[in-house]
Amino acid sequence: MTSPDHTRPRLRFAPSPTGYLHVGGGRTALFNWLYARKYGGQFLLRIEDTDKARSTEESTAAIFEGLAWLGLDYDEEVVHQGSQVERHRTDAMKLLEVGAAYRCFCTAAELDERRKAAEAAKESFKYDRRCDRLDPAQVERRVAAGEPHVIRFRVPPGTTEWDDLVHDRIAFPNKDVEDFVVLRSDGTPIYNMAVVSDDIAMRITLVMRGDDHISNTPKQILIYQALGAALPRFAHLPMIHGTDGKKLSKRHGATAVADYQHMGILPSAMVNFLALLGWSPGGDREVMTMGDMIALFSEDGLLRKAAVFDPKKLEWMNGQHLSLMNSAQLEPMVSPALVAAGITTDEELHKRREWYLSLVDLLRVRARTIDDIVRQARPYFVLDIEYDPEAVAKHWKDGPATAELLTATAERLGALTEWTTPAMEEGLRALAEERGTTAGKIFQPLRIALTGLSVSPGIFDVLLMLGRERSLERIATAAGVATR
RNA sequence: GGCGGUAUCGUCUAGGGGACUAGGACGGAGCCCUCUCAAGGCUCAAACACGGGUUCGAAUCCCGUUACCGCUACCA
Repeated sequence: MTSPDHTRPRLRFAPSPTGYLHVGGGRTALFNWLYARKYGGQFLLRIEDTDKARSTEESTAAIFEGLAWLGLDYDEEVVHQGSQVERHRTDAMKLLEVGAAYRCFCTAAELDERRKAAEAAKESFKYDRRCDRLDPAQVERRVAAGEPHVIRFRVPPGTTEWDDLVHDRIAFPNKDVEDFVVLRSDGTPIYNMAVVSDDIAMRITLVMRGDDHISNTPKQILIYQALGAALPRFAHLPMIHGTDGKKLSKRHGATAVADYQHMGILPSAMVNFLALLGWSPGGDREVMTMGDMIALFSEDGLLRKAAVFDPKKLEWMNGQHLSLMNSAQLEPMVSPALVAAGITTDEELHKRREWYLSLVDLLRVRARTIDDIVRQARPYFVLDIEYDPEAVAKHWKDGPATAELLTATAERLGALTEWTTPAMEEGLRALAEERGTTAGKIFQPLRIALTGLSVSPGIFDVLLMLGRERSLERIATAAGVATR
């Protein structure tokens, strides 16, 4: 047996295309990717589509899209497990040849019955190996007669153990591992057979996957050994749970990577957040770029405990990444969202690019998601704004007084020779003083007049972004609305 | 039931025998800044599951208990 070369690790992500790319899957893919990138190895992708009934083209596409969005590129061609069944079968037959497996004629129905009986008697069921005691000549006759049968692995006595990268040593007494099926009666391979056959063929040196696969590992190691193949190393990552401590599932809401994409989460934030679920760089490091993570990634930081997925922290993380990026970097993600929301068009954004980019810079500071930016951007694009009832109730209490104030504000602004922050600030603060009030008492009603909202960037930035003409127009309109 | 895994604030975690009065972050409460909201700064509340060992000394090592999770198919 040769020892695999661990200096140039080869890892793979092997999802089954039966839905979308789950955040747990994304996390597992990310760790495999990080490890490969960190150590100069390869990250491969294998689609486990042997279950024809459940696998779909759409799911496969969704996995590709999800990985692409996260920025996880893979090396070499994608392997589709479904097209490897010939080799799976050959390897299963090899197991038979070397005496590591035997033919079993027990039918699924019989097995089911015995299982139920055992359960009723409160006994644990394990295949009793009765077919392994069959007379060889008889087996040959039944095979020749075309009697359907499966191939079962004959688990030898002893203990199967390995040094897991995250759990250290894990050991299973072989007596607790039943003689598992490797090839179905229709000649198709069972999961564990297909996985090992493929991992050997793909020369995988590190199998990194969720710890729900721990109990599959002894079976797989047994197959490697019977096949005389070099063992890869194994790393079993902790599960991701929902806020209620249960395994993350649909009832927890958004569980697909794509869901977060559509919520306006940045890929860099998603990846950063996912990386912290099951791994820690040590110390206080939290906000990291992909480059940081590659540099910092280490198997020593792999954690054992299941982590709860906290959407609140994801949002915060997204805000951090939002402020890390400049408007030019954000633009490719914000623009489609603005257009999709029907607020503007690509042409307009292109025409007023300078203006648009500074608007994004203003907005991103107080946004946690791309969607937040879109929501806040509306008043700067559309012609007619809507007035937030709550804002109106609070700051436009007295209609006539508000109208009078707005008109006075507009007059003062309109009289300005230049439309700049210092000029506007001087004028408005002077107005406040003359009227014996505070600047805030003028700014808030004005803010609503300009944006319809009680929340916005600084009032002078808003005035600047809107421009003189549009600003004065809005104030005039608002004065009319306020009296009603 | 059997087998396997896990156990530090509500959550993500730092911690790898003395540096622990257990640190950081999210979330929560409050204050500052301030034209609003964010951002930022500061403060507060909040945890070593339990019981035995080992040791001069244990959040850290060992054993047990408990709880939780996973697997237990001719699914993957």
